[in-house]
Formats: sequence, C-alpha cells, structure tokens
Amino acid sequence: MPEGHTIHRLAKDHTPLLVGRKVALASPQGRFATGAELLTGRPVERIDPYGKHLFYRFEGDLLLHVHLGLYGKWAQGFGPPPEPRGALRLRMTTDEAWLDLRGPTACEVMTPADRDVVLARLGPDPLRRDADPELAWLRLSRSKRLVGELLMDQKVLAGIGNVYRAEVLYRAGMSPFRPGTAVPREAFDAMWLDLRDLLRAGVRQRRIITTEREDRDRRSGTATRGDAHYVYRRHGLPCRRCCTEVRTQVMQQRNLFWCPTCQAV
DNA sequence: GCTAAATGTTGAT
DNA sequence: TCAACCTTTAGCT
Repeated sequence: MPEGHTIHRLAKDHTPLLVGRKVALASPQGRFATGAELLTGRPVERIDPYGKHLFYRFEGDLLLHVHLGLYGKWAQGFGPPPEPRGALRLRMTTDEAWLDLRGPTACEVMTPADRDVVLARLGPDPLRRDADPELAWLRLSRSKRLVGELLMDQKVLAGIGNVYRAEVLYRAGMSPFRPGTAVPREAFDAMWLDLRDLLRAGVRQRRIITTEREDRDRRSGTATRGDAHYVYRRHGLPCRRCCTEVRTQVMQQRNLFWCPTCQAV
C-alpha cells in the first residue's frame, strides 16, 4: 500500500495520537532496541511526511525516520495494546493509544542534519504545499531516460510509485517509452496536477482510485466493482477505452503496464 | 491450505 | 543483477 498517499495518511492519523504526548517505545523484535530506549519518555513535537518517508520529531532534536518499503505496515488502537506477535519492530504507547510497526525498510533515530541528507535525495512531493514543480520539470526534461523510469525516480518526484506511474501515464495518453527530453512542458504540467489530485484523493480514500467509474461507485455507496485502475495489473485484459490488450514489461525494476494504442507515443 | 506476487529501497556480488 | 527485508492478498487447489 505504501505510495506517497499512504505516508501522508499515516502522518494525519498518527498526529492526534502522538503529538504533544510522552511516548514509550519498545522493540519486541529487538532490531530497534537501542533507538527505542533513546526516544522513550520524550514528547513528540510533530510528524512530517515527505514522499515515502515519515519523520517523527521528538523533543531534544531527535527524529524517528521510518520508510515502509514494500512490506512495512503500521497498526494502531486505543487502550491496552495486544500481546506482541511475530516480528514487531517497534511499538509506541501513550496513555491512551498504541502503534505497531512491522517490516519497514528503515526505522532509525536521526538528527536534523541526517534528515537533510535524506531530503536532498528527494525531488518535490506533489502532496506538500512547499513543493516546487519546477525542480521536477528541470530534472525530467533534461534527461534522456524514459519518462516511465523518471516518474519512479524519487529524485524527480517524491512519493510516486508503480501504481501512480502506470495510471498517470495512461491518463495523460503518453507512452512510457518517451524520453524525458521529448515531454512537452504542457504535458508535464498536466501530469503534475493530475498526480497531485490523484494523490490527494488517495489520502482521503485510503486507496488508489484512478478510474471515473470506480470513483462514482464509491461516492454513491454502490459496491465497488474492482476496477479502480485503468492499466495497473491488468496485463492481458482489454483496455477499458479501446479494448487493446494491456501490455506489461519490467521498467525501473518494476512491472510497468500500459495500453499500446492509447499510449502510442 | 498453498504459492506467487506485491504499492520499495538498500547493500552485497 | 540479485538477495534481503516481512506481511498481506489474490488466485489457485
């Protein structure tokens, strides 16, 4: 589940549970034992999502940096926490609530300087108010790499993953094989705005919905029909608009999906 | 019930 | 280029 929308959703969900409260941290699995000890007893000052990264700022200029990777997950609840099961990397508890973290790629204590190193590797995040699309445009439009690769590059755009890559290219009617240098400014601007809107909707809905039909069903309370995407994971099925078979191939280490007719160039 | 694949990134080879 | 991280889910049987 973790593309940028999930990370911003988590920041919103965790803020009322943690900010301004003293937190006890534990690592039943043991892999974050030292960090947990270091942060225990400190109040959380703020939670900052940036792309696919989460930063929990604790009192005393210490940050908890979390990156969920592919498998990472947070669970939460009120009252006494359940007995820890499985590989539980981190449990945070306050007087009222608990939060469990499993399977993250990163769970570490950082200084603000360490965080700045991480942020320096990231391009603008369309979900952030302070995002500067110009930077993404410069990095994309000067690169001969394929637009399907560039959209997944966190240094170009932070928070975009494999689902949004496939869906935004389809919605733009653009071939993933076009080089960055061959993307017109207007097309980039349209994709930036579309990504921003799709990501915002993803934060609200807690899932990625890119098709109008699924969105309409969800709003009207009709049972959803499992067609939340145009091309993502629809390999071999007919395109929803032109009935051409959706194709797939690995690009940037992930399965890319596209319609060769609707996204011919 | 079993297996494969998955919305991601890093570090070793 | 590949393995590791570690869990959930879809699609089989």
